[in-house]
Amino acid sequence: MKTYNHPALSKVSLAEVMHALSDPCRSKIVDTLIEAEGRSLACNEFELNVGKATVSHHFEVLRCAGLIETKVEGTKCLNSLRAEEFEERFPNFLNLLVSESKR
Amino acid sequence: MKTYNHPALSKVSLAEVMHALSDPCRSKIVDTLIEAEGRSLACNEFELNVGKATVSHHFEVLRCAGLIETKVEGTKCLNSLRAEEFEERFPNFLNLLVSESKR
DNA sequence: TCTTTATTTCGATTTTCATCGAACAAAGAG
DNA sequence: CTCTTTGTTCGATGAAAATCGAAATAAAGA
Repeated sequence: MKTYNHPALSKVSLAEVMHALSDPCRSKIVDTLIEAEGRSLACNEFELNVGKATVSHHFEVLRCAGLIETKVEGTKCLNSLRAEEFEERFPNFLNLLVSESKR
Repeated sequence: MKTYNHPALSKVSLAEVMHALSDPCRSKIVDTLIEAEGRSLACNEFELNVGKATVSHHFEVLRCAGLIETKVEGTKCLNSLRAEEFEERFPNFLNLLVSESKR
């Protein structure tokens, strides 16, 4: 079974996070997870108009940036925001995303 | 005389800002300006190991992202942070940069 | 006016990155 | 065991972005 790498937030740089979120697909993934309010979503539950190889790639970038956590559940994998940890490492960052998504 | 375009912060998206700051040269420029505490610096006062054409390009990206302001003074041009406006548009964002620069 | 200084613009090159299709892997259903 | 579902990996492709050198611009000072 595939295991994912989830870096400690202390190892993640702000630059990495910025890069991760400067792509429209990836910021949409994060926005969707914020709206999901803690619930986990499978990779195919996001409305991204790109192929599955690309989707897989974007999830990897977000994982490496410490933004999301992925768990395997049967044939699918469930993604959730690392909200509390992320907030501790980068205070108020997620709030900026929330504010931005409603304009 | 060259005139620069400084967009209203309301026209700037968070994605633009993230992209601007995900480059190491550009984040160094901003860090240097933060340390300068309001003072303006000429383009050649930043220790970037790239050619001057590239430097010019990076300043343009930062201007378009609403992060800096450029004024012509004689033969040089002086750059400063648009700190207050930026803080109003993206609260606490600059603090994240400050925290990140001291780790 | 000529020279120096500081930066921009242009065109070309290189690097990085998003994207895709095809092949592969793992788990569940029948 | 076979088929389906879900996602990953690989290799290739194209687009975007960083970089550079050279030429252009513009102001200041000799």
